[in-house]
Amino acid sequence: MKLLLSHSCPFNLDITLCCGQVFRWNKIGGWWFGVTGEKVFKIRQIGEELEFVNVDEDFVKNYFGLNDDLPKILSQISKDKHAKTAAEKFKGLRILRQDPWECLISYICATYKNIPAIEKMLFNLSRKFGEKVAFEGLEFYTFPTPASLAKANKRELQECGLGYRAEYVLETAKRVHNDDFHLENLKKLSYEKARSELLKLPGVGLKVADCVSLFSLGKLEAFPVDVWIKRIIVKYYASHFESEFVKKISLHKSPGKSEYEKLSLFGRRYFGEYAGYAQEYLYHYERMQR
DNA sequence: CAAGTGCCTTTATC
DNA sequence: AGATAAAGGCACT
Repeated sequence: MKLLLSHSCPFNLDITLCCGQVFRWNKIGGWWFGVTGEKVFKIRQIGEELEFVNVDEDFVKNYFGLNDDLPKILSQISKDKHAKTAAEKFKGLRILRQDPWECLISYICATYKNIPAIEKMLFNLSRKFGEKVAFEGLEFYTFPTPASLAKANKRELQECGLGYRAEYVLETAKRVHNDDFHLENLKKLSYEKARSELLKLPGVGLKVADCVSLFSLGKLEAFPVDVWIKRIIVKYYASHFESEFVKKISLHKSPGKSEYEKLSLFGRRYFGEYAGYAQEYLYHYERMQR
């Protein structure tokens, strides 16, 4: 199946999958292979043309955020030269609509880890607790279901490289599996409400809740603040805060709870309803500066 | 190459 | 309330 992207629908598949919002895609021979739910599909982009196999158009449009009005979003978040440069340089980066369950576990695992390590953990988890699926002669694994992780034991999870995160993953899996936590329902709630629900789960703090809200629930105003975003604010946006506050957050690598709220709220107020897009463009921009 | 630092933080404990 | 420490282990320099 093919989809021709129009001028009003800029999209860059490579940047979207490489910017660190998702961890289980593989590029093999020019095609990106991904697993969602039970099935494997592949997709590639050649110029304005998006070609995909084993998946329908509606899924692709939704998953890759192609229904977002990106030209409008980019003009709204280009509030200053830094955001504008990032928006121009990485135009086509889109916020995905990941599966909330996979996204939740991914970001619980992601705390205090670097991206290659996160990818490895999630691969180990999927290999051990997911289902093997063959596609075009290659082997893939589905992401473990809440049920399969809920009945895992802590040691098995630790063997996947989760360390102290094993307990959080296990307890969260139990909550979701026992049906006293309805992840899909969070999509219907406001950002604030969805986030406060997520915060009830073990291993989910402000940062993880914001990432899940942004990358899987479509809450585009969520503004996750990690060490990179904190650095960016100190570097480029310090004038928006009292100098005492900037001095304070510069001292530590990651912000405390009240500092996090202040930084995140700044992002939402300053960039507006698409603050999450601004966050991801700035994050990627700063990381590419190395 | 070994050792040190950093990592898309959260939680428990003062 | 607010600061501080502890918690895997891997990847990069």
